Amino acid sequence: MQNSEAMALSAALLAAAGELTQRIHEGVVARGFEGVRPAHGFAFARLAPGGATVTELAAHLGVTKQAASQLVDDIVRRGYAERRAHPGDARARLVVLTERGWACTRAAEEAAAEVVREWSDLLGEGEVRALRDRLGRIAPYGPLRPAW
Amino acid sequence: MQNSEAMALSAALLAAAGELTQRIHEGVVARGFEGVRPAHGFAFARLAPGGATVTELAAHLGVTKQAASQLVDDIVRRGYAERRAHPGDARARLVVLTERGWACTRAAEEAAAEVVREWSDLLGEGEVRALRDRLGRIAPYGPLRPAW
DNA sequence: CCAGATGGTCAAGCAGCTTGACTATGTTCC
DNA sequence: GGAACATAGTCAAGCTGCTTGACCATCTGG
Repeated sequence: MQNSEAMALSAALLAAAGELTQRIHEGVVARGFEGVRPAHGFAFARLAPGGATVTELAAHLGVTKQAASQLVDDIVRRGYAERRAHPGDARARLVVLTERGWACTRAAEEAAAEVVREWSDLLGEGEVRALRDRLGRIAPYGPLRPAW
Repeated sequence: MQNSEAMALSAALLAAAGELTQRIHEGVVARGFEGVRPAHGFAFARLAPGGATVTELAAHLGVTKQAASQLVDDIVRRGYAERRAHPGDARARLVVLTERGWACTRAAEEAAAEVVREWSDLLGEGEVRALRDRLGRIAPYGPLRPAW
């Protein structure tokens, strides 16, 4: 594979990732959830199972815990999450999604599914599944960070 | 395709894009080009053929022309590009890569090829080519913006 | 040749992140 | 039990990359 081939793949990958992110964001806004940024989605994903501490969230997002704390301030202020006492550690606080936070998460899933459905129409469902499997093998532990 | 499947694909896509970007950046730094950010790479790609104006660059990157102008200030200060008089428009300035800018571009291509070679080892060259084609069909005009 | 469009820059402000310092609570080891 | 250190979280200050707004120089169309 020549260098220019590699750049073509890189461009295609970045373009697809950028478009997906943008369209999920638009879909979430269209469903009435304003003031959320794409980064919030990754926080929600980490909080969803059973909540998380600020430090866990920071590690998940790859930012400092101060940045994660600010992000939590933000989503708490907007009503998507709340801070509770941590059951086993009086220093920590457990951040959990509110019902509105869950609704927003579902909206993001719907928006993502909508985009992926378009891709399935273009490529066929099997191809899209193959795409997911290959991407998963390529970067099983890729960073949850901005693409640049 | 269920919503959770769509999220799995999204996560895989973002992870792959993030990892690729990060590793190209690391490769460029390892080749001795410091102070460059991933965003610079997309500027270089637009400047490479025969230069571009600040306004063209801004459109390419999807930012304001002020932001593009600052980015040009930056790469000029670091010796990667220079501003020349525009041949047919005295208002405009043509931004062109210097030899150092070309060297940095080649370094990025090498770094990208290195990563893609790893992927070829994992999936096979044909699979990687198929990946590129499918991504290209999915988002032929995707934004050159941060993934979030 | 003049009115408006366009290329570029200067200036100010903002959002999201960083580093550094600090308090409160947990943990380890004697 | 207690001293020493580690960890969770926050406050504060600062930086960077972007934005909006204003402006001048130059091009373009009637």
